[in-house]
Amino acid sequence: MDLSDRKRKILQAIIDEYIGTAEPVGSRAISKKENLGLSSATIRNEMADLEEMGYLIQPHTSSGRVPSDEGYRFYVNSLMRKYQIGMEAVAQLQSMLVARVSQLEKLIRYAGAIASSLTEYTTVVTAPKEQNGKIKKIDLVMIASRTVMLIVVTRTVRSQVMNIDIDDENCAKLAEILNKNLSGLMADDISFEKIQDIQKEVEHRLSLHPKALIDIMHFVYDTITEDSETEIYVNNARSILKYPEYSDVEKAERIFSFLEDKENLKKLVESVSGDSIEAKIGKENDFEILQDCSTVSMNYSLGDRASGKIAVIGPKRMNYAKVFASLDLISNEIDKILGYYMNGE
Amino acid sequence: MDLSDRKRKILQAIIDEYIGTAEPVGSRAISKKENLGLSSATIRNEMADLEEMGYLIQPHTSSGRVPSDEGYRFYVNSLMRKYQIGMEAVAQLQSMLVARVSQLEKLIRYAGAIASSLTEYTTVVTAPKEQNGKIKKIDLVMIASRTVMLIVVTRTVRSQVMNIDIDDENCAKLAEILNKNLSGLMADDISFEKIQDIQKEVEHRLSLHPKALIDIMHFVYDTITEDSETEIYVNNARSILKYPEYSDVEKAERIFSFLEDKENLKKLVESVSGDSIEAKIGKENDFEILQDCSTVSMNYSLGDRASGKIAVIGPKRMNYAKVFASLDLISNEIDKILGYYMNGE
DNA sequence: TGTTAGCACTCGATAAGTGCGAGTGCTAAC
DNA sequence: GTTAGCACTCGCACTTATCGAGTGCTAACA
Repeated sequence: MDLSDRKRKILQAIIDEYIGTAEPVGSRAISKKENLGLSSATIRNEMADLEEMGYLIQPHTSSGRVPSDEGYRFYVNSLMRKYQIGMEAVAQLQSMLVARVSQLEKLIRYAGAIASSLTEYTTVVTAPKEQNGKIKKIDLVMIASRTVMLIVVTRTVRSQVMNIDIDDENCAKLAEILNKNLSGLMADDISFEKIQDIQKEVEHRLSLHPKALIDIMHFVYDTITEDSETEIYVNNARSILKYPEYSDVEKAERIFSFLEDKENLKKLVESVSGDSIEAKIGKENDFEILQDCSTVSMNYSLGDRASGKIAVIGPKRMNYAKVFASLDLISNEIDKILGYYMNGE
Repeated sequence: MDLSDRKRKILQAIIDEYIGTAEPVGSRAISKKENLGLSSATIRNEMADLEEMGYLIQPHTSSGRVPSDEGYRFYVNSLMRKYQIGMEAVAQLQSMLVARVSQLEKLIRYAGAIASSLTEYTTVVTAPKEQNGKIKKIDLVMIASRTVMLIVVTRTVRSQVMNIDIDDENCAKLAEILNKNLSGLMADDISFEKIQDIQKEVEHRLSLHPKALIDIMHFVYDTITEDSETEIYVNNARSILKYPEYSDVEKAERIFSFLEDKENLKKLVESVSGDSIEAKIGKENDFEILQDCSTVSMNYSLGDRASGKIAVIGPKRMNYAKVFASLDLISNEIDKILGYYMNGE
């Protein structure tokens, strides 16, 4: 499957052109634009070869050629030139990140927003899920009669308002007991049995309605083991309407539907595994509906334990070089900035 | 501007029909469908009158009629029949609300989701902004070296991770000082000067880098006065692609653009003032881009202090009766459920 | 042997022409 | 006041014609 240098150049030129115009590329256009010193006839011959090899597709006899999934794949693997992101954009990115570094959860949202503004495609990001964080502190605060806020501090804060029949005094005692028993433990290590043990202790030391106690323990357990409810954010979904591939409203609607369903997005983003930036082109995507899109995604880490994913969704003729460069930049800048601000645990 | 009973009936029939079909309504259709016992010719005469009065518009000579903004307005004010929401939908709504009642912030998101699933239109909701909540407690928790989490508990929890040069001991003392000075106060009452006063006290009692101290105080001030960053959620935006009014992708894109800009949404939603459900039809909308949409919005309260807004955005030919009924239902159900679970402060 | 000019051919897209039918306004009869 | 009837309008869908970008192939050329 080795391609002659000339074929490579021609394929590259065709794909570059197609990425720009979204119109089938003819031989004349290539012979004129690129200075390969070849006539359109020669290019035509080469294009016929490239089509036979599976890199190009001719939508109809007598139309120009369009890259096939394999063509894009070859392009991404070996043809694509490095894209240089402008200094201003980099500077802007840096300042945005610096401004948000104190709020990890927000950082990630911004990373997604930045990615979509750099690339002009739709992005999907997941907030870094904190894996098994150590419980630093548990707090119970009465915020109204019969209303208590439970606060669990790990590296982040989870809180939940509970409507529970308890008074100030019992509330304070309970907080003390919870702290004594739970702080310092990993959230994942806390089993329902453990909670039941604590419940027994509480039962002995405090006077509470049994019902209230059970309720509280349920809340505590739920809050601690809460699945962090991996937050997912979609940015710039509307960009889909911009490219001619989706001028068909029906199609666009199906994509939007897909993007509004968090379950889909979760699956989409969870399938990213490796450390490097990865593209899935057309049929390489697992989802039927994305088969004429491409997705480019990566894992990035926020410090030692947390990690998040970011995916860019665009038409197959996306500007891969730019997207790769953008993700790379974001990942590096986040690393840099966190390396600077965080000193391990 | 009084309309004869017959004209009212005809106008109502036309609008009902148009809401259903999105196609200009002809005289024959009305004379057949409604059993008014009138021929199409008579209806035609009445329609000509209604057009002259400004309630109907004829897109082209020899096409059926379409309601004008004034027509819709009249319909909403005096013609619309009450819509009865199905029992199953009501039951479903109730169970969803019950399941979320312990988490106010989530309740609101669900209210929006429910509204859009009931009406099948796009909804915009704002989280209830807590106005001037009393500070119940302030906490500082070391979560790593040089990393402190500041937690401010009002009726909700605000937290912020600060990267600050401080040790365990100073951290605890600082928390104590902050609590002593700030808890019990209204968040809005805390001025920057007040924070500076505290800063002086801290300066005397603790040994901290002056830089770290200033940083901390900034964080504290920011976190407390944080504009609650009124969260805004958009649900079911894609429904816009469903109605023929927006089969033009360009138009749809402009709407999506609008919906992705939180600033717009804020303005949109803030303009809702009254207590009752209100419709803005076509040109009545303040935003250029919504001039061929209608919005129906309301304020709803979550208990005594918090209040949120919810707006439904749809085509002018929206099912107003259904939308009104849906919002009404949601508002009532929320009231009911909160009345049950909350017992004042 | 590789390259290129030339030419006949294909076929989608656009424009122009045509007929249909839903709907109208008006008039005259009931 | 209501309605049947009729001539008229005009958007829409459909057909047909034209155009042109692009192709494959052949033959000539370096």
